[in-house]
Amino acid sequence: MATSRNNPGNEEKLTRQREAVLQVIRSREDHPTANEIFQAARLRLPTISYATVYNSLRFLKQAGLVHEIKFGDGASRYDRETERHDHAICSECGKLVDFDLPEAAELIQAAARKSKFKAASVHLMLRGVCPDCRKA
Amino acid sequence: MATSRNNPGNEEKLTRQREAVLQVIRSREDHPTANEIFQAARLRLPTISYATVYNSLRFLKQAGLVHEIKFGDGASRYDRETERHDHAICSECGKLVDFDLPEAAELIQAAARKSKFKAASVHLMLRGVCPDCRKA
DNA sequence: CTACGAATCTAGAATTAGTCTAAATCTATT
DNA sequence: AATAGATTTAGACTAATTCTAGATTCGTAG
Repeated sequence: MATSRNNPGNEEKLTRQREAVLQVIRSREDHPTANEIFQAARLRLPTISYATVYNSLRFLKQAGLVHEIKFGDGASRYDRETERHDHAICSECGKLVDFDLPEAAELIQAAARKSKFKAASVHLMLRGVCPDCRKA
Repeated sequence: MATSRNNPGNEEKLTRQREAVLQVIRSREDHPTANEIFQAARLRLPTISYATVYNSLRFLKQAGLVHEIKFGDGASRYDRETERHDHAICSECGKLVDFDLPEAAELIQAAARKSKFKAASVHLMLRGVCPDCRKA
């Protein structure tokens, strides 16, 4: 049988640690780094280790419960929004915000044709200056 | 005078080392990492150091002579193509290819409106399977 | 020509993000 | 209660990149 003995029905286990990591991400409006998640998770589960945060993030990603965003300033960010969407990053303060541009999703066919890839997803990244930094 | 004494006319200096790094990038079809660039640059300039490669890359980027691409597999890639364009990355083999989708560029207004950012640039990333991996 | 200062380069140490490892713990099933 | 597989922990390890301090280069003033 494909299912392991300790995992009937193939349900992946949402352990206490994974749950804590998920709650941290869901409780935030922003896009925390693994380190920020670790700090916050320790408030809920004081013995949780750094490695477990990474393992949990990998698990949650695979389960489709969180989204990982990598752009270029070092650490990955994690996002509670798992539906397809796009991102804008501020070149002044580094703030990363979500937005959805359905038109971007529609370009998937054109992008596949141009690149000759079998397309799985498309993601649009806007760089610019956020509203707060425009004022300042 | 705004110009420094050793930099008349504000021309930034393309030193031997920077030139070597630029030549390496221009000589390649692919998107080398800093480490690959370092290895290749040493063939031209045996004493060049790792730090200088990074400094040169920063310089060349600022001068608009090369483009840096960060996606999520660790090291940054460098691209000789400096005109706006998009990228596709293969989820099987990690290959990164350039393509241009003018329609993506046209979304910059819509993206700015949605995100409320003052837009500077947009970049589309397609994830999927490259032609080579589709065959295999 | 010589000396000075600014910019750059070099080598290696330091930092950072993330992964790996091995032993301890947990949990579902017998 | 015993077992086995999955998970967690703490800390060692790795890879990418940045920092630092001293050496070098180069253009210009004297």
